[in-house]
Amino acid sequence: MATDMHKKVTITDIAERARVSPSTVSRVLRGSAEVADSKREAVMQAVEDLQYRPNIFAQSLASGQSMTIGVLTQNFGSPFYDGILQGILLGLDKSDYWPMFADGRWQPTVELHALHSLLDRRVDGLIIIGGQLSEEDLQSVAADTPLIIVARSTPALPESCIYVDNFMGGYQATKYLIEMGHRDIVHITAPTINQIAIDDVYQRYLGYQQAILDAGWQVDPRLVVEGSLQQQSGVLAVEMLLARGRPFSAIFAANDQMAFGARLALFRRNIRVPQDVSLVGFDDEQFAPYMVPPLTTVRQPAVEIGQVAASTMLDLLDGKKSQPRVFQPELIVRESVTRRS
Amino acid sequence: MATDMHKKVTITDIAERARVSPSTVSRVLRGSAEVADSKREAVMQAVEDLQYRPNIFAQSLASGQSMTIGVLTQNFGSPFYDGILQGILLGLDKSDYWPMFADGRWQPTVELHALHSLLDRRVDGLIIIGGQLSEEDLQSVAADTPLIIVARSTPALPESCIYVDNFMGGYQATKYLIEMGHRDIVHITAPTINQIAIDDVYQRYLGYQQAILDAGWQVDPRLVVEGSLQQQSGVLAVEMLLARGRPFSAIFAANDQMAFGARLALFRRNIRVPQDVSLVGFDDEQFAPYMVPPLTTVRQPAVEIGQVAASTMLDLLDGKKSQPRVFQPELIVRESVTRRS
DNA sequence: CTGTTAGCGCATTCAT
DNA sequence: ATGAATGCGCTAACAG
Repeated sequence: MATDMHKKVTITDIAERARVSPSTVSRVLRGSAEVADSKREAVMQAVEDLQYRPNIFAQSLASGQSMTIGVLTQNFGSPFYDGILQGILLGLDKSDYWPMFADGRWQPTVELHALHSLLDRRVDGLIIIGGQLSEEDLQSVAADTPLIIVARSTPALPESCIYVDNFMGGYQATKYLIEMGHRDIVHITAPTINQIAIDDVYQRYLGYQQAILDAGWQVDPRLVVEGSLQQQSGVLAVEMLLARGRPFSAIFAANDQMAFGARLALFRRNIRVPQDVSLVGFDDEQFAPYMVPPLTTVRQPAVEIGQVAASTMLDLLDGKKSQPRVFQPELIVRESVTRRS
Repeated sequence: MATDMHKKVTITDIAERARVSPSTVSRVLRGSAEVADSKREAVMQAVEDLQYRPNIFAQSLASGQSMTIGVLTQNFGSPFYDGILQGILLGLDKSDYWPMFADGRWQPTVELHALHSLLDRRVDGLIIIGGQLSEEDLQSVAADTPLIIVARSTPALPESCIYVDNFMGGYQATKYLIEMGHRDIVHITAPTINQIAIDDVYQRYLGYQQAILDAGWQVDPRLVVEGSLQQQSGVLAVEMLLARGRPFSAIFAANDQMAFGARLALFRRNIRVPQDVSLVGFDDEQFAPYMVPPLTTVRQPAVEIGQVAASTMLDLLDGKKSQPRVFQPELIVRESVTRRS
């Protein structure tokens, strides 16, 4: 039969059926000690016969482990974050651990609440993706729960971090545009939320800035606009730029979503991409290769990052020391950029 | 202090500090019985002082409830399913329940395994999104766990279903194209996976068919192609159509992703949208409004569906009887369709 | 209203 | 190697 009844078959039941003590049953089930082959088999048989399923709560209560890993994300539904979640799911797949998701929604209050819920559920480990928790909070959490911080570099806990070198990504994207002959390069960045800039995005901005400085130019503040990371803000950003009147031949958006918005705004104005304006995004979202024309962007290996986060967590729980891990982003060249004529 | 230590403060500790018995503490904490105001306050105070956090496992073990709801999805990362998950998250937000996600990945084996994991974790209720579990399996699950089935109509358990009328969606999309003067309308549908057609998608096809029949025409098999629901398959579908040589003036893809693929293929062939070929998708994904030109599509209220699923589940757990719920999809008209000249 | 007494199902000593 | 005993932290049924 495919699905069983999950009746209240307990370890005692199989103990009786297998004519051994409950402790022995526990031992063979969890392999915590040697057991005579005959008894072992008898137990296995009983387990099979009675379709026994251990009660996780009893296990957890007795052992102190929940076999569960808390995952705190910030934006359920965002392609990049979801990619990481997927990776975590994959990375945990073969293990005995189970992920427990929570969404901070980029709101400090919500995030803190979610964190506490996770902690209340006694997760054995915690993977925090992005977010705005203070370093003190993170440290105090790390003090008694294995912690891994993804997509955010945290100076106070360097060895717990797994992230992408966003500075380099921004630098590469901008440098590529420069090499393609562009000089008046717009950057659409993200605003400061609650006084705190989203670090990732800020790093991309710094990369942009550095590339321009390295070319021997100055950053023109009129070419930098702020969006909200949402598509719509890309539309507005372009409107604003156009209104500003400062000419430009290329746009580097801090994420693909805003690049898509920008694309639409340009379309509405009958400004051709890439003939009139070249466009570069960041993230290499699923849709990026299908934009018309396909979007040049910077890939962050989200799924892989998630997998690494998961396996690093498993190592941690296994007693191994964790290593910081920085991923290098990769420029994906597609047709949305052309050499400036 | 923002984050607490989660030390082993037990109910006994606060009992002592508040000079009452553990049972009384339990009573005030869970409001299961009247308690003298003085004692209640003393308890609250102690809870506050000691930063007490109940141990969920002990609670669950003793009460038999896990305060957790299992959510079985099929494709973490797919926009529609993720929208539902978001809705569930929202719907559960204010409650004391917590969602526990699992991904069946459209693979029967994986799905069954995920189901069991969820059941093993003693979820109090189960929300199954899509999937291919047999009706028997579903029934046997429903026998001892409150169950809600989303995005899939299941004859055997009508009252547990929440889904979208995909037939109507397909019908509307096709009818709209017909009204716009199109006659040679392509449909990109999805293949039969593991011998089982994805019901949703099949319903859309039936809607397409019906609309054509209602117009007094016949369905031309040369105008129907199969994709895999992925973007890339939309590209291939268009290539195939073009190779086939049968003229057409519009394409209705069973989901937006394939529509995006189709769009790209047309772009590569220098076939203009909508001047040469009109295009309609299904799902109204995040990017649909940002396609160039913006995609006409059919909206399924994913987030709302998720919310309804969650609150229906809460009602169920509350003893209320559940009602089946069918959502009507909505045609979203954008610029990817034009009247046929 | 409140304290006492039993478990919930399992892991883990401790003896043997 | 294995059984008996104890406790994880909390809820609930039982007396008062």
